[in-house]
Amino acid sequence: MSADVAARRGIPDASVARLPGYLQALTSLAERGISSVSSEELAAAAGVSSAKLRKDLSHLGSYGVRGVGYEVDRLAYEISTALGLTQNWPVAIVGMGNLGRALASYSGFETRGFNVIALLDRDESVVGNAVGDLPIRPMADLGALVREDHLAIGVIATPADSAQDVADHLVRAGVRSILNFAPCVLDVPADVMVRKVDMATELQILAFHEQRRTGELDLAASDDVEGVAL
Amino acid sequence: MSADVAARRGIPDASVARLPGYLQALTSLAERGISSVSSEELAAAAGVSSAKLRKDLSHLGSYGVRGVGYEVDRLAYEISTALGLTQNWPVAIVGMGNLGRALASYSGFETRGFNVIALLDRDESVVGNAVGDLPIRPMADLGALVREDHLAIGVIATPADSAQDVADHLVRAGVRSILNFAPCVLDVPADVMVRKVDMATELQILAFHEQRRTGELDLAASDDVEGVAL
DNA sequence: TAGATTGTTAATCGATTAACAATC
DNA sequence: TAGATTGTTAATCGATTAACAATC
Repeated sequence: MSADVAARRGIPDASVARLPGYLQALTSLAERGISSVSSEELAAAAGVSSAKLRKDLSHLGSYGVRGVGYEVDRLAYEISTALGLTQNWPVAIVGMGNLGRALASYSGFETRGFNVIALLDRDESVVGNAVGDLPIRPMADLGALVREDHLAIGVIATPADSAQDVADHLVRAGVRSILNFAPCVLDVPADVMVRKVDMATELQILAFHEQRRTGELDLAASDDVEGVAL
Repeated sequence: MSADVAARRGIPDASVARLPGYLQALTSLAERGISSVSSEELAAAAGVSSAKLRKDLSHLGSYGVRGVGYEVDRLAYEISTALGLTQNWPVAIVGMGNLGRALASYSGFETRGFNVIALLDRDESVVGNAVGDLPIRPMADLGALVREDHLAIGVIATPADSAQDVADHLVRAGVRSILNFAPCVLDVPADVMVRKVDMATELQILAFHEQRRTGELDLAASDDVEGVAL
């Protein structure tokens, strides 16, 4: 099987999830005028081990030169291609509360392969207001966005209690990729892909480790007690 | 080894990462007045398989009743305890741009075990302004926040180019858990835990799958060609 | 050629899953 | 007791890692 076909067949999920990080590191290197990089250097810049990096890249094909390293521009191009970022994906953000407006103003989407083409809100009283250059549109516009503007990705930035309803709207309109910022599980058909970002969840994971850290002295003490009991 | 000790020793990372989701589902069940739940029902609510749920919970201890299920309040309490959420963790948010202000106004932190005690910004010209109830403070206040208010968790909501500098400030002040929203890798000492949330990365992962989906027809065609070539 | 670094192999590790004995 | 559901076991699967042959 050619590397090309291998790339399209099955890149492991864990590898796919790291490709954006490599791309980011490569972009940063390119901006600093660096044109060639070893797996060791790139891995350090991306915060992974070099073995993991080389294994991940091997799923894409063979774009390095033994004894030399990788050409920064070439590798960035190959990763972009693998991720499907040669086109700019149209994105709509639903829910124009604090978070939705912050996302609408975020420049990082535009520079990394996405084009925020529409902002929407269920609340008719905010429809018509503008956030930056874009007007807030009603949910009823979703169908036209999918048909006419090839909208493929929807971002849900509503409170949890309206997220499922918004997801239903998106799915009915034909959107099959959803990024969900609401702290809830969405029920969608099997062919719709949902990824979730939950800031409180991330903090809770940090809290678990922080607690464990500060609990170490207590733990040592209670282990002693147990030692006696046994 | 008692379940209690097992819980403190090693809960697998993958399990820890799912506990907040279970807690959320339990909270939602409790709000709807449901007091008892089976692993099958809770797993469905949290979007995982029941086998995975039971395995995860088994690392915490044995809090279910065979033939009956789990008491919602009890299990929520046990998960909260395991995650270290019996206390409210003081959090500071650094970077008062669009995202930082959105996070500062987000009520989800307060309800899920955290207390945003301070907002900071490197830019002296915005220091003194208020976001909601809290004033924006200078970076120099970090030391006092750690010492006097037991600040343990810092959230970085700055652009990528100032994130490392902010991380250095946090680490110097004694913060050892960081949630990073800036699209860059932070270089911190080994005992500092960093979790990263990158919205563009999430979209890129969605794009990969979306691209694969729309590319399926092409792929089938090229496979035919290859069949001939072989 | 000698030195360097990739791409791959094989071993290890951790996570998931299905099945079921334990037991309410 | 009979029915239901947990907690655990063992098998499987996927991801990580270290080492090194291939090769520039």
